[in-house]
Parts: sequence; C-alpha cells; structure tokens
Amino acid sequence: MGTAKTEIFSSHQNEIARFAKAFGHPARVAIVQHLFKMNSCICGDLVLEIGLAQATISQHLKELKSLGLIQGTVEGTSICYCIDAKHWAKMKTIISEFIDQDLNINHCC
Amino acid sequence: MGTAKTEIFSSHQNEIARFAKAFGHPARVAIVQHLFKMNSCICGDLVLEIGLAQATISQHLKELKSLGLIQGTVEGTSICYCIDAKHWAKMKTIISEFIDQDLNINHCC
DNA sequence: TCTTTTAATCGTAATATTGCAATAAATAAA
DNA sequence: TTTATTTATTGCAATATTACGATTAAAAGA
Repeated sequence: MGTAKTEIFSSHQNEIARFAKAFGHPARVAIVQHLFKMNSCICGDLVLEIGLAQATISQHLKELKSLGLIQGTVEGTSICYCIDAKHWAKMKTIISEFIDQDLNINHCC
Repeated sequence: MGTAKTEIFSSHQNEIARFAKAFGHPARVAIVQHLFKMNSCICGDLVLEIGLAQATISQHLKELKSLGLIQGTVEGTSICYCIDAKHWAKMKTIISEFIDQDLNINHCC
C-alpha cells in the first residue's frame, strides 16, 4: 500500500492531517519562519537561506502553496512569496482547536 | 534520496517538524481525538474504533509513543493508552509558538 | 499445563517523499 | 533578437511511510 486510507476518516480529521503534514518537514518549517521574519516577501533568497537545491525548494514551496498557506506573485523574472494571511488564520484555527484539547480528569489507566 | 536533510536545520526546526509529522496522518489524529474523548484510557478498542488492522494501529501507536505524546500501561493481557499530559503540553507550546506567529505588516509583495 | 486473548513485531508489497541534475519556460536587459 | 536571470518542471534514485497477514510474546484463565 503506502497510501493512507483517507476514506475512513472524517474530512475534518483529514484536514488536520494535511495541514500538519505541511509542517512535517524542517525545510517547510524554515521557509515559513523566514517568510514571517522578513514579513514583506521573499523571492529566491530562500534557496540561499535554506541551503537546499533550487529544485527542492521549489517543490516545498509548491506544497505550501497548494494548501494556500503561502502565495506567490510574479515580480519581473523572480517570484515573491509570502504568507497568505487568510488561509494561515484558517489553519491556525483548525490546528489550535486540535492541540488545545484538554484532559478533563488527569487519571490515566 | 528520500531522506530529509535534517542536519542543515536547527534542532528547534526539526522538533517542530517531528511533532507536526506525528499529526500528519488521519489515523493518528483520530487516535489522539479518541483518547481525549474517552479521557480515561483506552486499550484495543482503538482497532475497532478506527477501522484499520491491528498491526497498523499498533504501528501508529508506536510513533505517538516514541514522541512521548501518549503512554501505555499494561493491564492484564491488554494495554491501556492515554495522552501523556506533560509531553502533550510541551508539544502544545512548541507548535503553538510556531503557528501563532503574526504578520507585523499586512503588505505582501 | 494448555488454551485463549491481546498487543507487538516481522516480513513484504505498494505508494509517497525527498533531493538533485538537467531542462524548460518566462521575463528582463542588452 | 539574443542573452541573462530566475523559477518551474521533468526524470530519476534513494529512502520512508502505510497497510496488512502471519507470527511471536505475554498474561489470564481453565
């Protein structure tokens, strides 16, 4: 197999997993952190900043973009990426709700 | 390759990625949700509850356990799992800090 | 002890992910 | 138009992940 059985889970559970997976690689964590740090956007400096091949960075950017977490704008020959505030907020709500669960009672087994 | 180049990232970045990856599969999301819902612990009902083979659930539990997010206690012939409050809180801090970042200015490119 | 129950582990197949060199595509500049 | 520059895409190769049947291990009960 190798394929996750997404059919047997709720769309909410799958959505949590998809967002979490996006941050499941340190390169994507680093990209996002850098975009936040620079606030205004970044282009191909990411390749220098992160230290992976251009093709690899491009691939990671594509994944983040496909979830709507970042957005890219053509700017001459380069492309300017930044956090997509709206979708980021949506992700934040979904992930927060998941990890902020609290144990009612603290007894275990 | 297929191997993430963890060496070029900070231990903090790798830690964020490791925790996020744990929730990057809907089965593990479902397991955690069920453990929270039942509050007191759960044993092999998870296999019935989730709907994956026993070996598969066991594998997912192992991953969550290796990160310290859940803990298992032998109880007769079965094993009782529950959220490990301490480590869960640690994860919560690390992931929250990452996703709660805010954009200072809202201009993009 | 023998049997049952429950969960972990092993072995294996299918698919996904990561990474990069090479190439293509798109735009700007000469 | 030709040449740079920049980024996306293609085409691999290596490794990881997911899933499950079969087996093993550990404990309880007969």
